[in-house]
Amino acid sequence: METPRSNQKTTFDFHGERTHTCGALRENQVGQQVTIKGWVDTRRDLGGVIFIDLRDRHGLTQAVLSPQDNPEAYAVAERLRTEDVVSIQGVVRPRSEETVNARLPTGTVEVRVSSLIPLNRSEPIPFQVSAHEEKRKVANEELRLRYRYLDLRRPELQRNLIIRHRLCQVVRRVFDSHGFLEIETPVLMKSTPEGARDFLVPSRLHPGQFYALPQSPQTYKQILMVAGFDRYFQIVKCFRDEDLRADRQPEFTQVDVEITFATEAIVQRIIEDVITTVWREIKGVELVTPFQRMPYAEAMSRYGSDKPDLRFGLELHDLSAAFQGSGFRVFESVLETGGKIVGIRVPGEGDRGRGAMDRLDKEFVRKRLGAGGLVYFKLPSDGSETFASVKSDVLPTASVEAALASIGAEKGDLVLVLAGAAPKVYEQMGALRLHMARELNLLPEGDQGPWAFLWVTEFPLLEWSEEDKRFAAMHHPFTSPHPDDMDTMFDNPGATRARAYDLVLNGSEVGGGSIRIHNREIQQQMFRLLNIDEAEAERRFGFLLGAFTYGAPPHGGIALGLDRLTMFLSGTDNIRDVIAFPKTQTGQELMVSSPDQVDDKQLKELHIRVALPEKPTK
RNA sequence: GGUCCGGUAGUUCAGUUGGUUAGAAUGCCGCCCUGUCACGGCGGAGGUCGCGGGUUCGAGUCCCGUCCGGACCGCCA
Repeated sequence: METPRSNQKTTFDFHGERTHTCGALRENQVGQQVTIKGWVDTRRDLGGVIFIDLRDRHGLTQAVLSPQDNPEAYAVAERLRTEDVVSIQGVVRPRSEETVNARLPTGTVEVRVSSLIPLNRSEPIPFQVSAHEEKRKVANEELRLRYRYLDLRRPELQRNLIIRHRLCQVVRRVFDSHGFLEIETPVLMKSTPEGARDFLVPSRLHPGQFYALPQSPQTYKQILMVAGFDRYFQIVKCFRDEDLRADRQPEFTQVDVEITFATEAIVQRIIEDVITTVWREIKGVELVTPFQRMPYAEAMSRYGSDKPDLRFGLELHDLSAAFQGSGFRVFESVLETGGKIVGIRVPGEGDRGRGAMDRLDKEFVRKRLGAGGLVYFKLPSDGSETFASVKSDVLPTASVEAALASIGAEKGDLVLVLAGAAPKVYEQMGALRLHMARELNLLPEGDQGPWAFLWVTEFPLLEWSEEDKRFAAMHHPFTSPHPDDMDTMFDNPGATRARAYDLVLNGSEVGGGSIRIHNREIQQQMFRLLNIDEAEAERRFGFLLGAFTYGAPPHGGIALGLDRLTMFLSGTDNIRDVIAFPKTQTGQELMVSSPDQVDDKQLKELHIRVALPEKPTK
C-alpha cells in the first residue's frame, strides 16, 4: 500500500537528537547510525535472533538483534509485546536479497540494533491492528469504536485521515489563491424553523433559552457578504439531529463558500478549480473541465434522480405514448390519471430466468420500492420470440412492439417497465436503474474512478410537504428564484425554478449551493410562500432582513461535503472510515460513551428538569 | 417510527433435522529453535453461546421480548 505523505519530512531533529520515522529509511542511509521510535507491530523470536517490525504512520522498519549485539537489549526484546512503544538505535544495512519479500512494506534495509529502550508497555491488544496485510481481519465495528485509539493505528485509517488532512490543505491553498478569507462563525447560534432538527444547548445565563448548533453557517456567511468580505470560505462543523446512514453523521464537516456578485458560472468555476486541484494532487488524476451540467428536470426524466450516477447508461424512457390506447387496464388507468409509463433497456439480460424476474418483481420492485408491480419484456439473444410478462390478450403485441421500438430494444435486451404517478414512478425507476447496475457490476468500487462529476442545475425552489400541508424550501429559504420564474412564483409555486445547483459525483451529492436572495422584499415574499408569517420571519431572521436594507450585494455560494469527498478519495463507502471519532447509528460515541447523563447540579444550573425515567448507564 | 442482517474463546469464524465433554484458526502463557517476514516444533490456559423469559426429557440451535452493532425506508432546509 502506498501511504500518501502528509509532509516529506521523515527525520526529526530535537535538541541534537535525530529520530527517523519508520518506513523512511532508504538504501542511501546504509551504514548510518539511526534512532527510530514507534510501536512494535510484529515480533518474531527465532531463539538467537529476534526480528521486530517497528511501525508508525509512515510505515514499517525491520530491526534485527542477537545476543552478541547487546545482551541486555536482547533480554528486553524477548519480552516485547505487540504495540509496546520502543526506541531503537542501530546501524542501517541492506537486507539480503533472498530475504526481501516485495509484498511486505518493511523496505529494502533493516536496522541492526545496538540499543533498545522500551518507552511504554502495551497490554495484549483486543484486536489485531498490524500493518501486515495477512494479519488484517477487521474486527467488528463496536469493538473498533470502543478502542478507537487502537483502530486508528491501522494503516487504512491512518491513510484516510492523512488524505483528509491533505484535502483540507489543498482546499485552503486554492481558496487563498483566489482571494478568499477563512473566517470563523459561531458554533452557538440560534434555532432555525426550517430544515433538519437542531441540536440545542441550554443557556445558564438565560434560563429557559437555548442556543442551537448550526445546521450550516448559512445566515452568518450571508451577513459576511453584506459586511464586505467579498470572498469567504470556512472548513466548518455542521450539526443535524437526524438519523444516521453509512454516509451521514449528526456532526459533519462542510467546506462553506460565499462570494459577492456571484453567478452560477463563477461559483462553479472556482469549485471546479478546487476539485481538479484536489484530484490532481491527491489522486494524480487530471479531471476534464468544465464538468457536465444538467437541469434538474432532465436529471429526473433521464435518470429518475436529482443526483444521477453517470458512470453507466440504462437511461429512462417515457413509454406513455407507445402504450396509449393499449387496452391494458393497469396502464390505461395510470395514463388517465396523468401518470407515466417508464422503461429502461438492460442490454444482455434478455435471457434471464423466470425465477430471477419474479424475485426482482417481488423483492425489489414491490417490497423495496413499493411500486405496483414490474412489467417486463425479454428479447432472447438467440433471436427467438419476445417474452412479455403480460399476456398478449391483455396487452396487445402491437403496443409492446411500439414500446420496444421506441426504447430501441434489440435481441438480447431486457426491458423493464413501471407505471404510476409522476414524479414518483421516475424515482422508482431511478432506484431500479441503480439496482440493476449494482447487480450487473456496473459500479466499480474503490478509489480508482471513474469520476463522473456533474452539476445539477435549476432545482425547483419549493417542494410540497405532505406532512405540514405547505410548500417547503427545497434548498433553503434564502435561495433566489430563477429570474424567468419570478413573476409566476405565487401563481405556480411548485413549478418555480431556483438558482440552485448541486455538485454530484458518481451518484452522490458532494456539494450544494445557490445564488441567494439579497433583497428584503423578495426574501419576505419567500417567507410568505413558505407560510412563515411576518412576525415569525422577523423574530427568526430579522437580523438578515435588516442587513439586507443596508446595501446588501448580490451574492451566492456553495457548501461541499468534506467527509464525502474524503470517502471518494479514500475509496471507502463508510463515513466512519474518514472521521477520527465517529458516532454509531444510534448517535453514540462508544469510546467516551456520549451522550451521557449529567449531574443534578449541572441540570439545576441550567434550569432543566429531566422528565423521562432515568435510564441506567451500564 | 418501520423493514432487514448480525451477536458463540481476547479476536475472526464454524457449529448439520434440537441430543454425549461447544470446535477451528489466530492471539495469549510456558519450553525448544541463529535470518524470519502468515517462521517452525511441543505443551497449556481460555466459553454466563449478548441478556431475560418460554416450548421441550433435553436449547448455541425453535418461539417471544429486550439490549448492542450494521444496512436500508421515513427523516436529512
